[in-house]
Amino acid sequence: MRYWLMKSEPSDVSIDDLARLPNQTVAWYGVRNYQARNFMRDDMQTGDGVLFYHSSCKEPGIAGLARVSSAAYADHTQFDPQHKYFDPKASLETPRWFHVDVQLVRKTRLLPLTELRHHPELQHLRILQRGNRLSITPVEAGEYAFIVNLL
DNA sequence: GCCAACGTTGGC
DNA sequence: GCCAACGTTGGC
Repeated sequence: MRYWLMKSEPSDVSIDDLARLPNQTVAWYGVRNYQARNFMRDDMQTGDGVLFYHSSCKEPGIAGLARVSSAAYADHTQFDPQHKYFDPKASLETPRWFHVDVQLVRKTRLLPLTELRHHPELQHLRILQRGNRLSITPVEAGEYAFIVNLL
């Protein structure tokens, strides 16, 4: 069992959007970064804990708890020439991009990025490191427990 | 909208 | 395989 922080732009999929989706589940398609893909394809397992993070918005921060709810599978948008996530170098035989499904556990209070920065216990959290841009990052079990306690 | 940081691309 | 140019991310 591992833990992850996954960024989503609320203008794309917010925690409230997730709550309204069938099975409160979203397919995490559209990731086009190899490190983030590898986390999903190689390291994630069904049941892993997810901190659902709102990014690129007025109040960036953790908005809820979720779980990985599928194994990784090919991102269908890479095959669709009409889609903005189309990848001409991918094919059905050799897909390049994979993703998992993520299911809501519960919406929480918004725990702002600024508050995360105040806790020395979280000083090693990947998204707090300077220059971090990765949309999916691993979270230590201790960090995850500490954060859940703040929610 | 600015800009630092980082990833990707492509010429050589 | 180097590296300059370019594109993207995302907080502020």
